[in-house]
Amino acid sequence: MADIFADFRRLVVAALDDLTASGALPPGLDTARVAVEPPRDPAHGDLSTNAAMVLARAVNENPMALAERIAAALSGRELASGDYRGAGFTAEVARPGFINIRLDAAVWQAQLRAILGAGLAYGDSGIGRGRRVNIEFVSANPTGPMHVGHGRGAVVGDALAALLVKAGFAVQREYYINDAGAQVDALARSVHLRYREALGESIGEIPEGLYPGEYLVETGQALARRDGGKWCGRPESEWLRPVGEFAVAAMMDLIRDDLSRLGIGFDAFVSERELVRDGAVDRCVGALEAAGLVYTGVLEPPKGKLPDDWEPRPQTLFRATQFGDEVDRPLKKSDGSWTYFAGDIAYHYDKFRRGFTDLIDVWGADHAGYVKRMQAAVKAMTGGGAALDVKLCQLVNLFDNGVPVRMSKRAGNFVTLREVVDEVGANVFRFIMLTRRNDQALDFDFAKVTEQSKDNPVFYVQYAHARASSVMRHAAEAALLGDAALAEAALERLTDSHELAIIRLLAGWPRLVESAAEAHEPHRVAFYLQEVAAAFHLLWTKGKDEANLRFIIGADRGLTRARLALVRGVAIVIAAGLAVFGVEPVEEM
RNA sequence: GGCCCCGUAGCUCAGAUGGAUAGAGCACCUGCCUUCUAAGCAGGUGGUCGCAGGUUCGAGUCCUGCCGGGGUCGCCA
Repeated sequence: MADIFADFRRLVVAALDDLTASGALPPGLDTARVAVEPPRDPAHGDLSTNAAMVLARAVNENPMALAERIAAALSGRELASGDYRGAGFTAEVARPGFINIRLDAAVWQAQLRAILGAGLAYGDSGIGRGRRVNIEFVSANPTGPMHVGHGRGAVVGDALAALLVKAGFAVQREYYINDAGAQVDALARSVHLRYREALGESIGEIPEGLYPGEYLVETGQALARRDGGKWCGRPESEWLRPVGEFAVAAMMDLIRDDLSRLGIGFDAFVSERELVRDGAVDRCVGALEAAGLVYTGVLEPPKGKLPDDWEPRPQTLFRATQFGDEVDRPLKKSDGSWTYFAGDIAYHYDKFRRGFTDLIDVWGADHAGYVKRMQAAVKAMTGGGAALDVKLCQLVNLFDNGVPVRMSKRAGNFVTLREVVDEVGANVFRFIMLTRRNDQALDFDFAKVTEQSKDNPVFYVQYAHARASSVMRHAAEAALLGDAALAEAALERLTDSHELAIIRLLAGWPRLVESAAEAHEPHRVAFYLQEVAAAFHLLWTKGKDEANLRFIIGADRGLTRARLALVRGVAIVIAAGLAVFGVEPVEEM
């Protein structure tokens, strides 16, 4: 697939190889750091390479002089990008050693042809080489409906997964169900209360430590429908487990439903309880023990303010400090059961056993302190064979027209994800969640995200797509103009600087996909789409002032077709970007 | 106190793994609707990139130390 930056970089490397072959450069130069990028200032040209500056030291030559030699070696070479073949570029050296390239319009026109030819697949990349990536996200505790913070993690994880797929990775989306801890017992007791309530008992206040939320009323009723009075007046030991399992299943249904409203699905749900039951945790800790990484010891008290009930006691510990963590971490609770951490080690090892060496976890920022120990555990269990990247999602602050929406989880009146999505729509929610870096707190204002103004990035981008669609509707011959036909248009007639500027921007999409995928940063797509939208709105308004810049020129069918090709190019790239976000482009607004 | 994240225009934020004169939107001025959606566009005002050192051809970006904000800190998940 055409990527002008990658294509030109090949040309630079070929020129360097030639210089080496002819003895003009020493053998064995490392060209890994040679980059071809758009210069920040367009006045410097279309492309720019740092080759001379990066190699100057190894060659022991002044960067400017080296740049001159490389530039000379470049000139006259044939560039191949899309269906373009030729020497349509000029190279020029600038201090302190940049080589700036200007491309003929024909090169850009070929990029547009490539976009039309590829359609939504434009930007698909092979850099992933089919490597298997496992991305675990959401993993919300199965104790209630999802809240907005979970929604952010869900969208970030899903978009990152889609981005990695686009970049050529084989991605598995996973959800880890934390169904083994004490919280499940609390859930079971809560549901049992609601169950008795459903059978006509008066239950009064929900005791401290149980889940008070109204959503469990229905779960209690469902249990009553299924099992009748079976669990009434029986000791807790008899019903705790079965009711817990019923409740977890019900909560997972709730969560899956919340997720489906966002258009998010998973390839696998992995249960902590089943890992424990299968003995995976025992095997895992056993392996650590065999490696001498488990011992019984007493931890130093934490620095600063001590918890009230702190007292030294011996624990089963994992030597996390050997792998970069600050302290060794406990694997067992005092009742002999595994800690959450022990289960999580087994789970991550299980991912590795299933063939994943690239692991990504998306967590809430409150788990920041957990990152190092998990990475340490992955390192220990896989002998460095797998890498774990953790994306921490900061808080979402809800506002309504500038007024903070107060939430209290304890009082059970927190705003659920479902309420928000029902109010603003999945498309808006998803896009807005990706307009900030994941580690930056995000303000979400109900009024602003649905506002129709430039202030609102979703609207701004969608409006550009709608305008492009509108042009196509207005084109008398639009019905005859599929993308394949438009690719055959006389694109050499696209010569206006604004038109070429848009193609330049569109041609940067493959490069953006690759860099965002490698950095695991889907939000970059949102900012890129805003740039594309801005360039298109600009040209649109130009056409208001100067009739000869309008897309549809009644008297000139050839020019009209060329411009429609450009408009389609814009629509394709916006749609391809939105597809990564799981957002549907709108045709009309 | 330890660790993690953040600190960029009055406000909200980008900044492509170290590139050239640091960019958008909002706000504030000034223009642009008989014409493909003015729900938009153009121009202007606005910066010691928290502070101080260091690394090198070159630092908002990497390293060290401070300052400020947030999060977190042994059997919660």
